[in-house]
Amino acid sequence: MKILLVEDDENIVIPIEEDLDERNYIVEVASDGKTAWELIDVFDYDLILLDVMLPKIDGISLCQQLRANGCKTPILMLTARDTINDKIKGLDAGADDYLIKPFDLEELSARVRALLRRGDSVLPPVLSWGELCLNSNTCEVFFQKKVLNLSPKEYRLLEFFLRHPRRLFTRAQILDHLWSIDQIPEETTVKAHISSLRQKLKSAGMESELIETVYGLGYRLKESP
Amino acid sequence: MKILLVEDDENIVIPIEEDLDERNYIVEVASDGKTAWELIDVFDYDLILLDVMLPKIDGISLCQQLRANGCKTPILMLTARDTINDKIKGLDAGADDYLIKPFDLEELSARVRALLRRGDSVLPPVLSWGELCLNSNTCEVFFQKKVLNLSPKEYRLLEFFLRHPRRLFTRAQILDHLWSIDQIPEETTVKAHISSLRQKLKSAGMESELIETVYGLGYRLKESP
DNA sequence: CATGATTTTGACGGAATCTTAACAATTATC
DNA sequence: GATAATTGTTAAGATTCCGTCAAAATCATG
Repeated sequence: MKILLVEDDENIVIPIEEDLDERNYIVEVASDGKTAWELIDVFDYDLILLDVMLPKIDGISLCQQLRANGCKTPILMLTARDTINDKIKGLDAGADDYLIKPFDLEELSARVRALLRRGDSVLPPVLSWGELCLNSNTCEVFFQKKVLNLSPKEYRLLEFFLRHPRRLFTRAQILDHLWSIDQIPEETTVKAHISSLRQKLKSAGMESELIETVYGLGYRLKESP
Repeated sequence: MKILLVEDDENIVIPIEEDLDERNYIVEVASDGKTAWELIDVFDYDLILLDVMLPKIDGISLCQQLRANGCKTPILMLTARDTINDKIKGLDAGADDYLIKPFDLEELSARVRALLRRGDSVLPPVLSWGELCLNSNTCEVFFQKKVLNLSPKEYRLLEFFLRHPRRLFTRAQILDHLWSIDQIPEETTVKAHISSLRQKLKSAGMESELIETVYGLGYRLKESP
């Protein structure tokens, strides 16, 4: 799950970034509205955290422009003042929710989860496939009640496929969704992670193949058994 | 990404052409409505930039005619005056967006990107022809609920024809559309792929011919049975 | 700064696919 | 019908693709 944080104040960026990273989200930061616009134009985000006060383009205008251009990504507004005025403006501009600074990181993450759940393709916090079970709140994965010990990348990969059943993804798309732009590795990395994820599932006792390979096109989640 | 610019004023054509070229789009120019019509009829564009004031056929009429003929390519209207009248006429005629001259090249390119992106997501994910069914989200092809096992090139070929019903394509055009520019093979390759696609469809039980050969000209998708 | 875990990368072999060209079949034209 | 042009089929060699492995690079932690 990829989140764009649009915020210029370092003191706010750092803690949010750390917190969301720990919760296995991929966070990218844009420090002004123009950069944010360009990033959103090119990349897919699952959620946008948008400060109202920004250099170049303010949050309200950016939000309006995004919606006018057909962007449907959930937007959570961060606003400094609790004026009814700002709140109304934000929601009018097309934001899905708002949060007043200073806020608790727990509350932020709760709203993030809520918004992600509401999104179209996004599913409830517990995903399952056959006897496999992934809890995205606790970041735990079970197979037949035994916990699996997955690395962060393996976990993200698994969650990604479970959230998009049957959909085919090229390796490039997987890189776009699961790595942050400034550190996207070679495509062979995806091969390595898919391989190790498959091995861990197998050695946990899973017989059926979870991720199927479509030669020349990409990977997709198999029909659950 | 291929863009057709329909504009007769050299002073506008040159900068737009240069700018879009730098941004790695392929730009072709038609200086009147009649030429534009003929080009669109034969070639595929991902976007049409259409001036309202044109010799032979004006932009509004051209847009209307294109839409009446089932052309779904995104159209961005370029209009000299910001009269509500023109705007309404343009959008009524089926344009997707409009821009008032003189405009900033940055703004043009932003709208171009937005339209191209929208174009992608607007593509219907499930295409069908008789009992044949192609899902472009999962890259699966079914005939009478049985999965067909197609190679990447066969899949692309099939999708291409299904996306352009009744349009005739030469082998050279097919190569242009389905192969990347730096590794286009001989035309005989198309023959081979068409042949194997037909065979797979037939052995899956499809009686009727999907792709018909037009002697001396090329191939096209048959009317669905 | 040393240790261990994780991530990234490149190499390799085997499998699937693509390309090519020769030849067979079909169509148009005279 | 005969001929030339175009299209279809096939099989073999070339190429690309994928899974695995192990080594190198990076990161986290004490």
